[in-house]
Amino acid sequence: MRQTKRDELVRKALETFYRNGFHATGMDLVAAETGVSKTSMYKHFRTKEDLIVAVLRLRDENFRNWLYRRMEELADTPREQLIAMFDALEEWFAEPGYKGCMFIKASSEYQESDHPIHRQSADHKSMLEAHITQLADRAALADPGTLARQLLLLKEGAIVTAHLGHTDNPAQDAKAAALQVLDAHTR
Amino acid sequence: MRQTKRDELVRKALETFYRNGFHATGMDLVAAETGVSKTSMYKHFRTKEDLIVAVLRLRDENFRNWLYRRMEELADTPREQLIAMFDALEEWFAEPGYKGCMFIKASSEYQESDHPIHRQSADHKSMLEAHITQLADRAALADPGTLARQLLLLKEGAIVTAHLGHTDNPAQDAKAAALQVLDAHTR
DNA sequence: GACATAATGAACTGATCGGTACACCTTGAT
DNA sequence: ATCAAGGTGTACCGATCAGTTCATTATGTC
Repeated sequence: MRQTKRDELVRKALETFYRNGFHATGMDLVAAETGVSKTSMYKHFRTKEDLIVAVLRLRDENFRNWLYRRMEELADTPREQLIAMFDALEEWFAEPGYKGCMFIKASSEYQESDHPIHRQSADHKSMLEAHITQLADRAALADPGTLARQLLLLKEGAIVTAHLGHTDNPAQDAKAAALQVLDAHTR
Repeated sequence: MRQTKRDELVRKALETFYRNGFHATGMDLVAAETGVSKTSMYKHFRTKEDLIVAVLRLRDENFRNWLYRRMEELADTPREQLIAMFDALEEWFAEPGYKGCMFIKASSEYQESDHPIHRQSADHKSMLEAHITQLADRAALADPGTLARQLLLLKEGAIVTAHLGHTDNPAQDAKAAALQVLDAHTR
């Protein structure tokens, strides 16, 4: 039952890393912002990178749960849920602290493809792809694998474009494109 | 004519920052890899961030020149050139040292939207958007502004997906989606 | 040959980096 | 009352960070 303190550390570290970046955030700042002593932090995690991996695991769980739930709340059929993904994204982009995708940023700061942090980020994207493919399949759409990857290209594009901030409403641009791509996969 | 040394510094610093990341690269490493003494570096640029801005300016020039030229080489009509963008991207992704988009990474490491580095990155994307919009207009396609933004969403998505590396050929997935989006904008 | 300009190497500053050492405190179960 | 587990605060380690100082060396112009 004493998992609490460790969980709190990871939860608050997530916010700090998300807001501040990985290399730009020192472990002293993490300690200060989580309220957990450096000594304890290093009892739970041997290195900073281990902590980041744990943070990404939590982020993966949170984000996928949120996105899947929101898609189901916004639409009833699998086909409509695929499109609703972009309305969910629009909500996310509108949040005050929106700072892009944590996994894209993580893989940008830890670039070697065999680095645990990079791998963890790629795994997150793979799990998303599997879920969306399954949804496209249930919607009886042609070539569900390709379709899922294409919808996710639009998603990733919208995420980084929303973060760059040079464009008004990338989520709705993506949604319109998604409708057209989805039409092309309808027999 | 003595612009040479400064140019060489910026050119080589670009490689170092691209390969290594921004925060992860110290100025001592930049000095070592460029062969320019730290003293000289700081005569040309007051701060590290000033150097990074100069690097991004060069990158913007190089990348836009390369992409526009390649699109023209690969296709004759504006419409075909829009699609050829994704073949050009595929070539880029296949290069040995491919490490994603320098501007996405820069804006991820300098997140505040009014930071000069973030601004510079957003400006690069805006200039791309203007060019692609113009091309869509010359191709007599409906709603060229929206179409351009949608094609660029696919481009950004393909860039980050290629860097994550969990997918086979994001450039061709994007190209297929682009064809469908483009069809929808054909009257 | 004198002179300004540009560049160099190397040592240095104070701050911060990731990570450790150590002595102390709190908690709950026995 | 005791004991172990988990947590704390503080000071510290050597390395590296961005940026500076300074004396020296090329370079080309007049």
